[in-house]
This record gives sequence, C-alpha cells and structure tokens, in this order.
Amino acid sequence: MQSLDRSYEPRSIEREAQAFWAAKNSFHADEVPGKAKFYCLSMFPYPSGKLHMGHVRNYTIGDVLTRYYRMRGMNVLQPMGWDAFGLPAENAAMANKVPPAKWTYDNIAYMKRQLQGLGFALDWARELATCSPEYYKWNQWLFTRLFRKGLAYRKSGVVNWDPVDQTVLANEQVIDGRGWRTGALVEKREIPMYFFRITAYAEELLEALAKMDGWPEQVKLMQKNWIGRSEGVRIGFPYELQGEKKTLWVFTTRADTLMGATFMAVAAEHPIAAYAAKGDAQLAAFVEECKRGAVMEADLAQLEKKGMPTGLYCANPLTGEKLPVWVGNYVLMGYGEGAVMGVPAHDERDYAFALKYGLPIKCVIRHPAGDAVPEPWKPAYAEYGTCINSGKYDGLAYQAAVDAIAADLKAKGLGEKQVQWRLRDWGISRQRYWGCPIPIVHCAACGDVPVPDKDLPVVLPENLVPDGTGNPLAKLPSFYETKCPACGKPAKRETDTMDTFVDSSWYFARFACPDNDKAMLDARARYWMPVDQYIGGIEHAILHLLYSRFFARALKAEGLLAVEEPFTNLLTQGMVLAESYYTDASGRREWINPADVEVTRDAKGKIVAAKAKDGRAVVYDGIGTMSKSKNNGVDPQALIDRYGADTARFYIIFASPPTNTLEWSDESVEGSYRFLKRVWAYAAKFDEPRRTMAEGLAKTTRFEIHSVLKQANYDLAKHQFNTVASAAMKILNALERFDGGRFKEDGGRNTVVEEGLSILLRLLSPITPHICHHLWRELGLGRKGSPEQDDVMLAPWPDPDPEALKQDEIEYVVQVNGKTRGSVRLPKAADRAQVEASAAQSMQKYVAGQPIKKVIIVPGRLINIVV
RNA sequence: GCCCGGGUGGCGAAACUGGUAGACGCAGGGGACUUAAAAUCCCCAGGCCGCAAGGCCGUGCCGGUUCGAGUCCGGCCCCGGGCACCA
Repeated sequence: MQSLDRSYEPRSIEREAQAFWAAKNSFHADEVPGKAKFYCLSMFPYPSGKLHMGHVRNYTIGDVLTRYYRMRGMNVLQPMGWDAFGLPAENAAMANKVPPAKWTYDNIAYMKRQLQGLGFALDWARELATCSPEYYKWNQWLFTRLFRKGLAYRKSGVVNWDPVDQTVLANEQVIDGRGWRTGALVEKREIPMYFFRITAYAEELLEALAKMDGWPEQVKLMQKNWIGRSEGVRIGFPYELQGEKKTLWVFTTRADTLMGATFMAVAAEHPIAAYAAKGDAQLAAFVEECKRGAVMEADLAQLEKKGMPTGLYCANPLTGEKLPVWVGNYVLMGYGEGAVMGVPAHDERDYAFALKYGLPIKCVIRHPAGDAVPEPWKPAYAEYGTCINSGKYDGLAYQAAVDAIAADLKAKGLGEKQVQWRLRDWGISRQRYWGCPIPIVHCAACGDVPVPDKDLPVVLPENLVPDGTGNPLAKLPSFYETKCPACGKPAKRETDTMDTFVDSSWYFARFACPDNDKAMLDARARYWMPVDQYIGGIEHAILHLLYSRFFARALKAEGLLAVEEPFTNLLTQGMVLAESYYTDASGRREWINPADVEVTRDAKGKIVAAKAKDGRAVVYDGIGTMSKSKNNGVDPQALIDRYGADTARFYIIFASPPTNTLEWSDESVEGSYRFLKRVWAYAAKFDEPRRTMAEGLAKTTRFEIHSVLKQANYDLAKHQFNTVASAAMKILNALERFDGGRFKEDGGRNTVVEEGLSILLRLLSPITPHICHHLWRELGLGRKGSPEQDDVMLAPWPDPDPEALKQDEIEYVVQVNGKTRGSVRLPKAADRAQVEASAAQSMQKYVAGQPIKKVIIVPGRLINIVV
C-alpha cells in the first residue's frame, strides 16, 4: 500500500484498489429475495476500437449512481456488454481485409481493459456480446414466435440503391445524394423486407408514457410526437377511370376545410400517378424524378415543392365540384393514404403550391385577419375558426364542423372519422453480412418457412470479408442452399440480417441470465427487470428506447417478462463536444486536432489567435460533436495515462451536469487533478498533532460541512452530480480554513477533522473510488471491527447532523423597491415587528423620509421595503 | 422543413417554489517560497464611471406580468440533438 508520506500517485493506488475489488469479487450481484434491488444500466457500447469520451461520461455517470445506491443499502446490479454487430465492422474489414468478427473481438478485448482501468463497479460475470450465437440465437427464436403471430411479416420497403456497386446503402453512406464509394447518384429501390408490427402497440406505447414519471418530459414528448396520434376524417373523392367508378381516399385533420379544397395531390408512388404517367411522357419523367433520390425524410422535407397535373379530376364528395389531381413531391406515400386534399387558404404548403401553379385559393374559415388570405402567408390562416363560404356548415366552429361533415360523408359512404398514426412498422431487414441472420427459409412450395427451434441458431459464418458489392452471404451457397424445414425439398435460406436495433432491444433483460442456453429469459430476468436506472445519450431518445419498449411488451406477451416498461428511470446524458480547427493553406481543408492547436490569449484570458503546433495558422470552426471527419476527438486514454482514472472521472462529473452537453477542455482537467492532490495532502496531515480548536470555529466549520452535505444529498437525488463534486471541494476548503497549517501543538485526532474527512471520502467515493478506497483504509475511518474498515463502499452514506445545522441568527436580505441594498442579522426568534423595524433602521439612507407603502417579508430570507 | 432541447463573466458552471446573479473550478493578473524552474501557498478579478465612498448597467434580442424575473407569459434570433438503414 502506498504510504501517505509519498505524494499522490494515482497509478499505483488505482491498480491496488482494482486488485482489491477483483479479489473480493466486490461487484458481483446475486438475486437476493427480500432485499431492495437496484438495476443500474448504461447503454452498452458499440466496440468501435477504443473508448471515446462519450463512453467515459456515460459509464462514469452510471458508476456514480451504482456506487451511491450500493452505499444506500440496495442490492445493485451493473452489467456490461457489447453491441457488436454493425456497419463499421464491415467498413473496417474492407479497409484492412480482416473479417469483421476478428476486428470486433479485438476491439472488445481492448475496450474491456480500458473499462476495467477506469474502475467501474461492473459485474463482468454477466458480460455478453450480441454477435455471439449464444446471444443472437434468441433474436432468431423470438423472430419465429413473432412471425407465427403475425407481429413479424414480409412486405416491400424502400432502400437506397447504388447502381454502380449494385448494393444497398445505409443513409449514412449517402452523401449529397451520391454513393460514398462510387459517387454514383443514389436511386430508390423497392425490395421485399421483414417488418415488426410495432404499430399494433402504438396506442399502448403512447398511453403508457403518461405514467412514466421517471422519464424526462422532453423524451416522452419526442416519443409522443413520433408515435403521432391524430384524429381526423378519411374522405373519399369519387372519380371515373375508363368509365369505372373509383374513389381517391385522403386523410385529413381539417375536414372543416373540405369546402376550401381546390385540388388534390398524390405521392409519386400512388397508383393514380402511375396510371396517369402511362400516357404522358412528361408526367412519367416527373414521377421518375420524384422516385429517384435519397429516402431520408430530412432531405425530402427540404426539397423545393414541385408538382404536375395528372389530367385527372375527382369530385368533392359533398358538392360534386371538380378538383384537378396533381402529383406532388411533398406528399409521402408512407403516411396516411399517400394523397392529400389541397386547401390553399388554410395550409401553408398547399398555399405555396397553389401560388406557384396558379390554383384557386378559397377561404372557408374566418380568422382574426379577416375573410380573405392575402399574401404573404400568415400562420393565422391555418388556425381553427368558424366556417364561412361553406353552405350549410357556415357558422360552425371546428369540432362542430368536423362532426357535421363526417356525418354527411358517412351517410354517402365517402368518409368516416379515423385515428391516424405517424408511427410506421419497423423494417428490420438489412442486406448486410455482419448481423444476425433472419431465420427464414424460402421454399417454392411452402413459402416463407421459419427455421424450427431445433435448428437454431442459424449461425453466421465468421470468416467472410465483404467487398462493398452486396452481401457476401448472398454469394455463399454453403450458407443459403438448404432444405425446406416443412417439405424437405431444396430451398433457399434468407440472406438478409437483422437491424442491429433488434439486438439492443432486449439485451438489458438478458444480462439477468446470459448463461441460460435453454431459454431466452428466466426467473432471474423477472427478478431484475425492469431496469431501475437507465443511462445513455439523448440521441437515442426515440428509436432505441421506443423499440425496447415495444420488445418488452412482446416479451411479456411471450410470458418471458413480468413488466411491459423496461426502464423505470431514464437519464439522458448530453453529448461530449469539442472545438474544431482547420487549415486550408494547401487549398483544401485539413482538420487539426485540438490537442495540436495552441491558442494565444489577451490580458483577460480571451482567445485572440490560434495556430497549429507546427506553426501553421488555423481557423476556428466552432464547437461540435467529436468526429473523425473533423479530427476533433479527444482520446480519453491519454488523459487516464497522464492523470489516472479518478481525475478523468472527477473532471467529467465536475465539468457539467449530466444532461448538458459537455464542451471538452484539456486545461480544466488540471484543476481536477490539483483537487485530488489536495485531498491526498490534507489526509496525509491527519495524524499530525494539532491543537484544540476554539469552540466557535468548530461550530462554524461543522455548520458549513453539514450544510454543504445537505445540499449535496439533495443534488444527488436529482442527479446533478457536478455540484456534488463542488460540494466535496467546499468541504475540503472548509477543513483547510479550519486547521490549515496549525499542526505544531499536541492534541491527537480532532473530531471535527475526523468527521469532515469521513464525510468527504464517502461523498467522493462514487466519483473517485480509488483514492477514497485508499485513504479510507489508511486513515482507519471505518467503524472498528466492521467490514467497512477495509472498504469505504461498505460504509453507510453520510447524512447531515440536524444538531450541526442549528443556527441562532438568520441573515435577511434587505431590498428597497426590489433593489438589494444590504442585509441584517437577526435572532431566529425575532417577530415581524422587530424584523421590519430593524430593516427600516438599516435602510434609512434609501428610504430618506419617503412614506413606506408596504413591507414584504419572506420568512427567514428577505425583506423588501416599498416606498 | 418538422419534432425536442439549450443560450448566464474570457471559459465550464451555480442560483431550492419568482427573493443578494456568478457558489465551485479553469484560464488570467499580482505576490510568497526557490539560485532557477516545476510544484505548492496567499491575494485580486462581471462591465462602465470614480482616488475613494459609491453609482449606473448586466443572465441571447424585443415586449409583458410582479413589490421583486436568469426563473413566469408572448414574439424573434442563434446553437445542439432526432427525422425511421450510423450506433
């Protein structure tokens, strides 16, 4: 053990503490009936190579919570695993000619060592990787169950197609509409895919949000909007095609504006568009143009609104008025009916479209600005109001108009009220190699046949190297040639793999029983689930969390889980950002890592210039997420190597509250290291003889320490850890003020110092466990003869002593007309008259003869004199 | 474009239910120790005016509510996250 005579050496004490925990198996969690369990989980990492700052932040936050709840006496589980399938492994494989499996396993080994070096309280016995057959077997098993229930099914879906590489591209691989490797213009292509019917749970997923008190409002709101329940009316517009009567259906939330419809717009993929394009080359070209391009909604939504008439007309179902049918590039086939009614007077997009193409604008809602809709567009035009120019519906307000119109449409068989969801079914097929094979066999006679349980898992061969032109599995007969499980005839195995979101939608439950090879989940999952505290990046607020909620419901329906909500409390950490710099001396931008940039400051510390360490001038490009493309990643390992894990952990906690973005600063790390050195140095002086302190100073110091502790516990409860770190600093400051430098006279251990150090080390131990572990034992602060003597983690969490918090006097802030002018100290027992008199007395200068209108007193805090 | 957040000193931040804006740190300035440097310790520090006492201004911008607004309300600007195949 490192002696306190030596200065703080993080490396040796961290190694020593980690060895202690390993020897004692300190972080192993067992199912203990009757003891309150606490399942604390951070989102598992993708094994990309090495830990990045976001990981360190995520796992430090999780570890602080884990260690805190342990000390609060709960049975805590904190596991770790690997989200090990995915695209980057294939990219690395192509670049290095190494199979994704080897690359992935090497990364896992390296990152595991890094996590261990950070001293996280993880139960490694439960480690799992989603790319192992023992894990993904159960993806496949569940898929076959959902398939038989109709919750997994096949239909066509749209993908990005690179015509040169003849391969499907991920959205990420499409840059400005072109393939990332070939530069070819990307096309949309429809292919058969498997979907999970998440929409079957839309209503439940939405309604449960209201009861999820442990989730941030922000995330619940995002999910609510994503699910997107809207009430409206499905309206049929009759038309004739070659003498045949047909109906064009639309969904609208504004049936009250039906009389203001002046055109119809359909998506390029709509059957009407396809029909009309047959006889019209120009329209055909436009439809083709709309169908090309990327599939991303963000891109589609920002396209210039364009349209073309089909030459077809349909009739307003109530008036028979003829309405031209257009094809519009802003109409999405995936939402509603793939067609909309155009009401230019009361919808901004329709308005712009009508102006552009000279379509009539008919005002049918009275709004504050009047009964017309002159240019330019005003948001008021879209507000609810009373119907006008609408015949028998004139004078009706929104709901009454919708009700009346829906009733009339229903009578004609041309409409009814409908609830529409924005949520779409989840397409899980990926035309990629490094993922979980979809357990389906395609048989000419029997159709899609799920692989029987006895043949699971369908094992993914681990030795392939993709070449960028399609899925290598589709080129491997030994993989896809098989026999139909139903009829035994030759058949073809599905070569698509599953979206990696499938893997991550249930891993949290598998941590309870990763060793079970007979069942996906068992009773241990029912013990540990739900996760009590889930921690992860805000960027996962919708997809991952929504898919996991869907899975929990599906697993409950299979009898595998007892709960339908997987995460009771959710903490969404902010992203870690860094500055980026570039030089364009050579004509094209070269990004310089912030670590290699030196800045010049003026006398006030403001940055006035920056240059690269090699002397080249650099341009500051602002702050953003750490990325390879901007070369602004900061490697946490360098930080850990230099200062130790405790400093890295402390800095990351201290720098910002967990939910904020964290702007990286190398300089500030130094301050965290300095603080830990001060803790060490102060502790080292603990047993030096000290003189007896004056009673008054002891009382003030205890008041200070216990007040700070009270606030720190309050902050911990609301997960504001940065101020807990501040609190530790304040306690050390108070202790140093108390007896700094006065170690000459005798007196032995001072009880104020002993108590202060004991509180400090316990408060700090979840954040910086190694140094606290060491000092706690070295100073012998634990109760004699108890297990906590050897291990601060086993000590009880400190709570403030109510005696120490008692005060005889209170300081009141005194304001005149709301402006702070001073303060007065008054005995705690002072009554209102005394408080007022004392305040008026002290404010004579400001009141100066003016009549006092009233005096506002906030008990124990503030006095405001209004003159 | 749509949905969700955020904006407070040179920087990260704090401020409990509307009640002393800037705690705790970083960077900066001054000093002590040292042959020197590093390390450590002490002091100063929102802006403007003033020798000082003190005064005025100040939480992205504009307006409102209130005895009192960083905090509540309305409008705007900028930045970040998500938009269904990155994870």
